[in-house]
Amino acid sequence: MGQIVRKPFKTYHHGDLRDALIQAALQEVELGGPEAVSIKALAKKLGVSQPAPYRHFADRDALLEAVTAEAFRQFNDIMREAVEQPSKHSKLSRFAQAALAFGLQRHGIYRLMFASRTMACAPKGSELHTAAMETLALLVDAFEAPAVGLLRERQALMIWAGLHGVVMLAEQGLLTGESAQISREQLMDEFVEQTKLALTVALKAAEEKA
Amino acid sequence: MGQIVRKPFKTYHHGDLRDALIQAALQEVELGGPEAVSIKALAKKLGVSQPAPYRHFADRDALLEAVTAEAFRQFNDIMREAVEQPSKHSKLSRFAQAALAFGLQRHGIYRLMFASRTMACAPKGSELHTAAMETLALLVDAFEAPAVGLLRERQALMIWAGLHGVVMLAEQGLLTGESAQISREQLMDEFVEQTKLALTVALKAAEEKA
DNA sequence: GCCATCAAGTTATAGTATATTACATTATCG
DNA sequence: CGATAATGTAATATACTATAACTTGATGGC
Repeated sequence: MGQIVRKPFKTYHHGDLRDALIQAALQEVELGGPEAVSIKALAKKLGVSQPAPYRHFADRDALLEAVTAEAFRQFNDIMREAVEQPSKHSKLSRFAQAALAFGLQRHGIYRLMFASRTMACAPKGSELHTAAMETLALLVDAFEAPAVGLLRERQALMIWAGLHGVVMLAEQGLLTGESAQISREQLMDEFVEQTKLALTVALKAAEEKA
Repeated sequence: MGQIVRKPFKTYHHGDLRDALIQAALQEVELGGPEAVSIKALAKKLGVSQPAPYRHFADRDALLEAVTAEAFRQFNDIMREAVEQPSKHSKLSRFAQAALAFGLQRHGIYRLMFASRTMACAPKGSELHTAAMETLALLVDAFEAPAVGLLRERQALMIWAGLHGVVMLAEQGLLTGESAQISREQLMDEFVEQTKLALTVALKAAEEKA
């Protein structure tokens, strides 16, 4: 498994080293986070010489960039699916739970996408930043509330932040209160509910003013 | 500046290398995050040989652990001060704003404390984990609401997570909605307000049941 | 069909980091 | 005041990134 289609007998050219590198790196990130990616180790794993990867990526950062792009593709697909799949829960709740699950189970990749230098360095119009904004757009869409534009976006940012905080703090072992009996999923759901509530209240206030 | 009290003429012994390392590392972390700490570079900066630091710290991680402990000491002091200082804003809001400011201005250090392998590896009873739980306790205390124990703690965890999410996403450039006109500070404050509101509602519901 | 060219490999090597080992120096205390 | 522990040094092993110079083989123009 893994390793891609590849001629059975060793040929001078690998055939699809670029993609193989991305896939292998993705695997490493999943296990050990962005730091775990080593060009040298990947080359060895794929049976090529150490400098070979540099034919396809300028440096380690460039590889991580490509890996991040692939990660976002997968993540956004999963989120889209989660939102669309029918369920008794609200779209917003489904989005939040799916993202939470991804963030906890595939935490290495989550970190690459939302807490890495790779992303921090991605400028505003870049592929990566755009991919992240696409995720955010999905979240905004998941709000099943009257189209209130700015107000809705603002609440979406709150969910966005809260979600991220829950994932990261949980993984750091910092989400355990004294009496600690609330699960991450519960916390996330209450979070969603309280944000919806705030939106409702804000809407009512806006109406009364009008 | 920097460099610690040190005998003017080079002596064989540095005098206070351990502390000097922590301070210098803290400075590096502030500028470039945890990754920016290099034992070699620190040794050079402090004018000692490369292996000298290993007399005081088993490895790089051990140094970072000590640096993190120092960072928490500073951070918790700042939070305590923020909560106690009189102001027209609520304690909770003051806590949130002070933490947000710290997280943005001294982001390298913030990351060390809340988004590093160092912390992720700190076991539950460790000095570091305890320090973080002390921060959380300060946050719980900042809730100026009827003592409702569990419910209050739960809401505190929400603020805790939201705060973290705002800081981290902001630094990653991922907190800019389409129309993007809300500042981090505003977002954080609304966040605090909506959490308070949720607590009030939950309290009323609990009362009615009784 | 052949050969020029170029993409994609190779070996060799420089540079930088962590960390260990064996040795040197100084501080301290019985 | 001398033994010993604490704290420094020099030398070195190992691992990783990255570059340079060379080799292989696939491909397209003629």
